[in-house]
Amino acid sequence: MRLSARTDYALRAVSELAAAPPGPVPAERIATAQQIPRRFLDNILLQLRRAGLIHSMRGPEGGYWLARPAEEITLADVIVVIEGRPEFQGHGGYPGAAGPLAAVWAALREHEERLLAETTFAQIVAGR
Amino acid sequence: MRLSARTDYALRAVSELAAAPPGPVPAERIATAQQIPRRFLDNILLQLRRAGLIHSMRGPEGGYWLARPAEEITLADVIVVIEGRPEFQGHGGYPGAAGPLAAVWAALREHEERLLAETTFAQIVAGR
DNA sequence: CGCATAGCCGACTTATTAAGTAGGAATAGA
DNA sequence: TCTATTCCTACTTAATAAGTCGGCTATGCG
Repeated sequence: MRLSARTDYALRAVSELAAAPPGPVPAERIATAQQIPRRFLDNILLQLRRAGLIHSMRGPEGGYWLARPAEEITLADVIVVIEGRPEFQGHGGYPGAAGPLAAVWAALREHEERLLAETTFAQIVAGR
Repeated sequence: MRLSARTDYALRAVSELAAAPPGPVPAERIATAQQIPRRFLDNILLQLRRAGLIHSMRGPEGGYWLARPAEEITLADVIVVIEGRPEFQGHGGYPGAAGPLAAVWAALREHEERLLAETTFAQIVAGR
C-alpha cells in the first residue's frame, strides 16, 4: 500500500471537508489544518473538483465542500481520482515456477480494495 | 502493494531455485526461465546472497541454491532483503480530522505483512 | 465602480528513485 | 591454461514525485 504524498494530502483534505460544518471551506484553512503546501493543495483540489467529488465557489466566503454526503464518499473514490484506476495487468503471466505468485497478489489486492471501498469519510470523521 | 521490478524479479528467482532439483542453478538459467535481464539478475542474486538467503559457487557447474529449505523461506524474507524494513513512521501523526486514517493504514499493513510472512516458497512451488 | 478574497489553470523546476548497463576481477573445474 | 561462472563497484538514463510560479477569473461588498 504505497501512498504518494499527493494521495495522502487528498484524503486528508477530504477528511477536513467532511468534518467541517456545512458551507464552503477555503483552501487556506485546509492547508493550515492539514499542513499541506498551499499551492500544491490548490492543484489537488482542482483535480477532485473536476472528478466531481467536491464543489467550489469563488470570491470572498468562497471555498470547497463535498459534492455528496460524507457517508457516500469512500477512500477508494478519492484514491481512484488521484492515482487513476489500478493497472490490472502488471502481474500478468508469471512464467514457470513463479506462476502461483499471481494468486498472492490477487488476494492482497482484493482485500485492500474491499477495505478502501467500504470505508467512508463519515466513518473517518467519526473516529471509525 | 506496490512491487518494484527488482523485488518482483527477486521473488521469481527464488521461486525458480525452490522448484529446481538440489544443486547449483546458474544465473543464466534463471534469467531465461523468468525473463529477467541477465546483468540485473546478477545484481539481485548478489544481494540475496549477502543477506544469507541463498548460497553460491563459482566456476563451471557453479550457480545458486537456497540456504534453507523452501518451507522455511517466506515471501516476506525476500521482500525485506530487497526493499528494506518498511518504514513505520511515514503515516505518523495525522492532524485533526484526518487522524483516524492512520488506523486504516495500520490495518492494511498488518494484513499484508501477515500474508507475506505466512506464505513460503514451498507453497508457491506447490501451487499454493 | 473598484477592491479584496478567493478559486482556476497550465507550465515549469528540481530531487529522488527505478531500472538496467558496463567493465572487469576472482574462482572452480577439466 | 582455458572456460564457465560468480563477484563487485560504479555509471547512465528515464520516469515520477513533489512542489513552485505567474497570472487570470469570478464573487461579494462598500
